[in-house]
Amino acid sequence: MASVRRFGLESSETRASLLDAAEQLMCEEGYAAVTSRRIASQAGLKPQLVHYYFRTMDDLFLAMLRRRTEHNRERLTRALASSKPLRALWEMNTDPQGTALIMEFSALANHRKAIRAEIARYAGQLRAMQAEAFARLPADDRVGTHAPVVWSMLMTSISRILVMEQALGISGGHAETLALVERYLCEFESR
Amino acid sequence: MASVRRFGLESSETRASLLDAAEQLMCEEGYAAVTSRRIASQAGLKPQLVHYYFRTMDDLFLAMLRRRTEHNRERLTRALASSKPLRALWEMNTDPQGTALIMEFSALANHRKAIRAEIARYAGQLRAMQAEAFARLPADDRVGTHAPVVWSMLMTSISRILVMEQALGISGGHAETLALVERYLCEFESR
DNA sequence: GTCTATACTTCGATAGAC
DNA sequence: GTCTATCGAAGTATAGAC
Repeated sequence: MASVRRFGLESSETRASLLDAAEQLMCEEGYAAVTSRRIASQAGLKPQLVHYYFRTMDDLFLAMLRRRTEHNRERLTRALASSKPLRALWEMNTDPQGTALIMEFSALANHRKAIRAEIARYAGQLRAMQAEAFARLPADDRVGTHAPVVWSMLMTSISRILVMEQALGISGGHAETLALVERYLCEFESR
Repeated sequence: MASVRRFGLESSETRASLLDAAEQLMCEEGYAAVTSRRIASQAGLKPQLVHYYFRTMDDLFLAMLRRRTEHNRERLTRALASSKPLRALWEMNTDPQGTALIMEFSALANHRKAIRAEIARYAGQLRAMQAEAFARLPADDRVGTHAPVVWSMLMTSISRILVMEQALGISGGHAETLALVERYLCEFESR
């Protein structure tokens, strides 16, 4: 016999507030803190509602990831359309909350296959979009030293590690590295 | 009344095998899989032994981290003393297992303060040692473009993200970035 | 759409026998 | 040094009343 269990709609505000609570928990305490009980408590609701809106915890994590991805894609599109796309890109990449979430999802992906696939898809798209931004720069001697996708990879690597280390209380070499990035940003987008 | 609970010695082989099991679990399934029951099962022992050798799970995680740190410090010292320190450094930094562990510990540090402090201490030492390696290079035009600690930061960032993305099934831009690193390694340590 | 009630599992941790 | 036995807490998930 098929299950008669019911589920809530994607448009529900309660559903959105559960996702908000889950995101905050993940950000502040890591993915292990994202449990049905804690999400509900954070949102001021009953734990069972989590299972009403999301069949399993895997479904919940996927919904979180998809919502964030969509949000970030739009933000990236706006950044790339701005007058200083590289600067906007850098600021987006150094957002502490966004980075924390990506790191948590990456760790989560180690033992949740569905998450892994979704992250890979998302990261691939982001890298391509970022590379586009570098490809559109006027090709002077400096930009031309590396392929656009390499610049994208460099920016992602540096920003991720900087933010991640900052959260851990590590700061050695940060000021010098930030100065380097600043120099390149100015060179590439001198107005 | 004081507790009469007893604890095992650091020199025990059983203790070491528990740490081995914990490390493997953390590597393959993430920190959330590192529970007393799963560690014991992995090591073919009883869960209670975990609590006999480690008072709390925090103590266990700290012991894991300290053992790894010690091991890595020795490995780094050997690498820096070799004929091609930068190449050895790069190979050490791109070790998938080592990187996976660092990432898991970093995620774990989000909600375990003791881990956070220990990681920060360790990372600071590593960065300083690595910077030393760059500082000892003959100061030609290329090396001199950045401070030693910046080179260290760059190498760490690129290697971490490369390995991490590889584990997630992301590969865009990797070949090109690896080629770039290879070029620099050759220039800095010709033949 | 939200609640109560509940089944089942796994967790960390401790006491005490052998 | 390792075992059996056991606690209370927390986890996921489901059924059914309101």
